[in-house]
Amino acid sequence: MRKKTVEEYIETIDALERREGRAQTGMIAQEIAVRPPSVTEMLRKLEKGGLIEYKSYSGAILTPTGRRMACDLQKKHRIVASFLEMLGVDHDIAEADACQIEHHVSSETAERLRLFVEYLRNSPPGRGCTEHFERYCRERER
Amino acid sequence: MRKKTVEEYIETIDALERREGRAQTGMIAQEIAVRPPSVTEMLRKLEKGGLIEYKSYSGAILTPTGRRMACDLQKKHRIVASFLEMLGVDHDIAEADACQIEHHVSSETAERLRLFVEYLRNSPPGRGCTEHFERYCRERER
DNA sequence: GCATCCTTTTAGGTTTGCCTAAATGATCGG
DNA sequence: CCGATCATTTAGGCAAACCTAAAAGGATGC
Repeated sequence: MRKKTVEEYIETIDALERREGRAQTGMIAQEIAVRPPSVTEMLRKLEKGGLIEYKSYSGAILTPTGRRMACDLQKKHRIVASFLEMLGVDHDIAEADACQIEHHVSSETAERLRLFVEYLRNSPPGRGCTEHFERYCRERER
Repeated sequence: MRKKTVEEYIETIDALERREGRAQTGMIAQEIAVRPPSVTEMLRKLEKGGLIEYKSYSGAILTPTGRRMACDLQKKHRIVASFLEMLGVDHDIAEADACQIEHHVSSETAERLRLFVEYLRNSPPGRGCTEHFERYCRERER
């Protein structure tokens, strides 16, 4: 598989902290399909970058900075995934795409998209842009 | 800067072929801000992958496969960039984001987004979703 | 308290894309 | 045709993220 980025490690640690209460080397390794030694190495790097606290043999804990990064990514993920699903993209594909795109969308764009999703959600049922769009798609198919 | 991907090389070669008539090592190097030896190396790799034709000292020529990849990327780029601009994202940011996202959007999603952009463009002036959205944004700001 | 077992780290190696410096190929004026 | 010049390639290295195998740390049962 592809090389894992700092952001992927941070997301994984965040997920594990929430789900399991802590993020240990082996758990992280399993989660991102990498061997434990690679995780150890990366954890040191993340610590130097101020994203986690790390001591040998005691797992990783996100710092406030790290946590902020994780939240930001999760937020972007949700925005992108929601939008794609509203557009009619298949759930699994929307999720997979969002996993990638969350790492490449600027905050400005994400905020704008968030507003757009909110707007779509708030439009009255049967009158909203998504309904019109679906109709448009169906008609176009003839 | 970040490491250049196969796709970035292919896009650059395509652009140079169109703009300058050919894509030589030095031109490619300049374009993607990398030294010529790195380009030589990558060109060999691209050739092995069947994306370009390459002989020492004679530049690169996209194969049909390579050209298809370039077109696909360009199409995705345009779709994403148009959409973001329609959403009100600043032009430069939309472009920059599209440059990244084009490499991570699935064809399914891109096609769906293309339809959506088409739908937005075809909605009657003053009645379209984008106008409603803009109004929504303005109102929300109070 | 210690032996065992499991997890983690250390040590050493691979791959990939990039680099610089040096060598080679191509082209062009005379 | 020959040499100068410029572009390209070769040679040799570096860094990052990964790997395997072996060593070391920590926890648990007796």
